[in-house]
Amino acid sequence: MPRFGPILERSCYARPTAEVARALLGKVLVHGPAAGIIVETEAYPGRDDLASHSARGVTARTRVIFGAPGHAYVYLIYGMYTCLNLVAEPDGTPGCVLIRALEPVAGVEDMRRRRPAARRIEDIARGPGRLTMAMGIALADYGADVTRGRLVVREPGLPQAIEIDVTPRIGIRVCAERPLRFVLRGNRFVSGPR
DNA sequence: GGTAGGATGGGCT
DNA sequence: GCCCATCCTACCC
Repeated sequence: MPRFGPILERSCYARPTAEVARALLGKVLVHGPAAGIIVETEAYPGRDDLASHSARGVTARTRVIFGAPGHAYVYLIYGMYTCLNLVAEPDGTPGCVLIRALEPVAGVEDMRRRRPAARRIEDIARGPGRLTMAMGIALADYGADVTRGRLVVREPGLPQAIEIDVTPRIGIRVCAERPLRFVLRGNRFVSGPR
């Protein structure tokens, strides 16, 4: 069973959203027995970005994005799927990072059971909806503190050299050109252009 | 290899 | 009433 490093502290999240999105690459998302290396993220800085859910202010849904960093913003998309974001920026400033793809590293058999449509291991958590299915993350995880408890982000077991490529974000219409998507260079578990 | 179309429901104008 | 930070299947090279 692989071992991982310490949990990322809250201060790691209390920084500009794009910096957090970069910093999360190569870290390990853990939910109970399931774990995967984060290989693709997108920044949704709440201010001056109309693509961000927080752009139009605090609502019941976006409340957590304006709160303390290091919490989970989970939302329903297309009536069927959920996406996982991690809240960035200091308390009171909106901003979150969409986790778009994982390289599975633990609990892979459970993931396969939750992802019957995935024929190859690369497809298990390649995409924001697919990774929440694989990890068993649901709307009930809205607001969860990812610096403690069942859903956390950890340092990798061994430090590794990281090369990052930057592209526009996937699947959005407004602000479509902004370079706010970050991927581990050449990684085969990434969901889109590399 | 590629893509068109449908599923499906909350959020907001 | 329209819009999605998506995914899967069927079908076509």
